[in-house]
Amino acid sequence: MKQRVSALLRAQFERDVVLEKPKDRSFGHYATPIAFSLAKELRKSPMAIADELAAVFGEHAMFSSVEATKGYINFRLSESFLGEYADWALKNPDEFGRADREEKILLEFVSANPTGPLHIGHARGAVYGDTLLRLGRRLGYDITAEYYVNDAGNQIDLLGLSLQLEGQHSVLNMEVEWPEKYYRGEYMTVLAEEALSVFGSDILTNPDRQKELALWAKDRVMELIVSDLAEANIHFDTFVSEASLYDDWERVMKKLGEGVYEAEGKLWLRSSEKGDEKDRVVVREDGRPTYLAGDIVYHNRKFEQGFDHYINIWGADHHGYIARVKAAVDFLGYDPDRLEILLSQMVSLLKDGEPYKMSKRAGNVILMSDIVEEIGADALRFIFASKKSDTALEFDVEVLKKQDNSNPVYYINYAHARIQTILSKSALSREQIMAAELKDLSADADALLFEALLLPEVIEDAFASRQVQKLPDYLKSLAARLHKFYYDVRILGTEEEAKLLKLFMMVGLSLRTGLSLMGITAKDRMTADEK
RNA sequence: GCGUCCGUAGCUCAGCUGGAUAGAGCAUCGGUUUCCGGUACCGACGGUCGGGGGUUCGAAUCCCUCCGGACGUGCCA
Repeated sequence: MKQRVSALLRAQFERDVVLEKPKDRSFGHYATPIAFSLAKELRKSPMAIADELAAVFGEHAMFSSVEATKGYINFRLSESFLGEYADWALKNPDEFGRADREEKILLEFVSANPTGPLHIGHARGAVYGDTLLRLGRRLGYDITAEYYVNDAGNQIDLLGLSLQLEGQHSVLNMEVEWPEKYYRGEYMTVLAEEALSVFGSDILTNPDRQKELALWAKDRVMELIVSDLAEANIHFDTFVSEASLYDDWERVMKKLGEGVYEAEGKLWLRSSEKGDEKDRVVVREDGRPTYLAGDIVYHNRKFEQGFDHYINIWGADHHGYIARVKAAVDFLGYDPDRLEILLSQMVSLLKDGEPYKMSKRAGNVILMSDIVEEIGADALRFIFASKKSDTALEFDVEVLKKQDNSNPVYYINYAHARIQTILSKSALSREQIMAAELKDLSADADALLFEALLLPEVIEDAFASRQVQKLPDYLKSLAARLHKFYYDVRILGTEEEAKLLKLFMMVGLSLRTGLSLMGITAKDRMTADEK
């Protein structure tokens, strides 16, 4: 809708026009303050300009009125326009909010190390990425979801060592000396027992078999991670192994050309020339490549696959890494602007209003699977998608367990369930309802219809700005409008029954579609909490 | 020190391509239909938009500066 109006104004004024939704809906559906910016060049008062411009649109079919008020031009869409749009959406629910973008995008997210199950911090990036993925696909983008598996380096060695020690300690009841850093947690005990039954006790005690154990363990951990993600309705198309990339290093290094140089017996990336603070080591004195080398090969691989655009979602603690990766992409001969790096900020947890500190050392890590078990995947997804990804998030586990207004998932589901219930209680058939015309609506009904039809522009906006929280915000406000309308207006048994039920079907469609884009299935009925 | 992000109601946060009276949920207090599910709705209370300066017809929004906070500043990943 907004695009239609916007395009019309652009054609009329031959310039881009700021179009906004008035805070006070009694003004109309859309408004523009363009008269203020024209005032100076035309040397007339904004009011006079607005009056003249509004008159131009007086008879347009899309609008029922176009009025100038205090310098603003307010547009009210006609009922026939809104009604026809809703009619089309209800008949083509899968097309509603869809677009036909053709860009191919590679979206990399989560990419947590395969050394342990996902914790609450990973969950945020996972939800953010998956929501962006769903929004983008709805808009027609061809998006591949990729997980980069860091299955090389010290951490894998440490995984093997930790698992042997864990096995010796808790499975074989041996005395062990714990190093300063090692992986621990319930999953390690489980893995140690499993390793014992698969390989026998030698694998837990023989230092020469640490590597073998580590390689087996990281595959098992990846299975854990994949299942954690699946529980939250998140699925990846491709997994790329870091270890498998180093074979390609020689070739990619040559491709970097002048981008690398040798000094002090090491190989350096000339990243300071491309905006990084300093040059970075890519191969150490002993010939072992650094993590950055792996990332360079990985990004070269991405670009050689010929996507139009690349999006990486990283934890905010990696932001210092952006400049060097972009520098490498540049040296490889690709446009670094095609690589977009989004940061997902830290999550802090409250329990009963008190900060809950999570530390690996103390072994009280909050796992993603714990939260899913406690509050459900829907609530987890909703709350993590509800906040701008680039600001720190604080949330209270207890609040999410409540089933009232303070829990937005219940609030929205309840709105959807109310719609389904009233539809099933009505004596009217679906055909009778669809045959009704959405006209002569009250101001509140008109506002509700307009709000329901906003979903497509919310999807566009949320994806384009990478601010997925705009979708849950919209769903909350649509649900609120529905609840209020439901409370105020009697529907069943009135002369307006068919018309209002059609309006409700439209609201239901938007709620359902919006929730599905968040990986949440709308509920048709609410069930009381089991005690 | 430098870099990135952030500072809006008691709490958690929207709003930030500059535009009409700064919004919501929670919390607190009060209220609601001969009712289609009260898991809802309405109202009250509550704000120097961190401080100061600047640009503008107009600033929570843009610029400068100061204060406060988070994160980063490995040849770990």
